[in-house]
Amino acid sequence: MDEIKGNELRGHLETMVLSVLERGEAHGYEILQRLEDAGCGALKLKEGTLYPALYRLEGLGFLAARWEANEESRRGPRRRNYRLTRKGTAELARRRASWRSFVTIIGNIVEA
Amino acid sequence: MDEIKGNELRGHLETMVLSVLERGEAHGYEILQRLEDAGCGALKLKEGTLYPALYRLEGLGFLAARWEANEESRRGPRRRNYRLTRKGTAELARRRASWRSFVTIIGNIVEA
DNA sequence: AATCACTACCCAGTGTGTCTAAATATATAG
DNA sequence: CTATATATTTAGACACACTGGGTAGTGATT
Repeated sequence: MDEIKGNELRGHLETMVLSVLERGEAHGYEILQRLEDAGCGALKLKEGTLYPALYRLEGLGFLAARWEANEESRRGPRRRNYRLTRKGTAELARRRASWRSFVTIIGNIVEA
Repeated sequence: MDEIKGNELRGHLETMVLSVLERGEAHGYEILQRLEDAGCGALKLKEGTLYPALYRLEGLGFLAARWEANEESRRGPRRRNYRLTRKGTAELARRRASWRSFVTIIGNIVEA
């Protein structure tokens, strides 16, 4: 199973991010790990790819973010937690539909 | 069924081209039409997108091209015919496998 | 003959989004 | 004190699809 390169990912990463946030809010680094875990070793995203995507999604109003409050149980670098907004949930539904249509159409061509 | 935008297509167009050429050689404009026909109205490629892809694939040795000889039955603008090379056929197999892995992995994430 | 529509190819410039690669910061283990 | 893991940030490079134009031959319409 070879690696999924950047070009193939284009236009789908945001949908993936929205999807993993559907199962609960998470901070950036955690999203990265959720994606990698789900990627069967084929997905090797770097921070420099994910964070700009998060900023875009936040800017579009699909995600809301807040700095995690200090907890005594955990001292470490501050984290920024992201969650789906209502708008983001609706967008996810649209992008899922778009993903399916993409797979169907391109698949029809590629799977001759 | 909304349109498939450019970013989603990235990294897949070449696979699509190799695929349509599997059913027989064709010139650029015809490839464009085959893709559009198979696209259920969602694929609107322009020449400026396809031709550079053809040049890339030719440069990589996956396609061979020749100017179509003048035929008495058809007089019109010259056509450049493309066909899969042996190398191109092997590459198509690889890219198909890659496409399937892509759909599986991204699909797993997106289809929650 | 002039214009239009269709076929067919070519190309320069633009833009988006992922990649590379590095910097910053805190906590724990050796 | 250094290394490792966590966690965020950003600058710069680059690939590739897009926009929107251009050339040219042919047949049909005006």
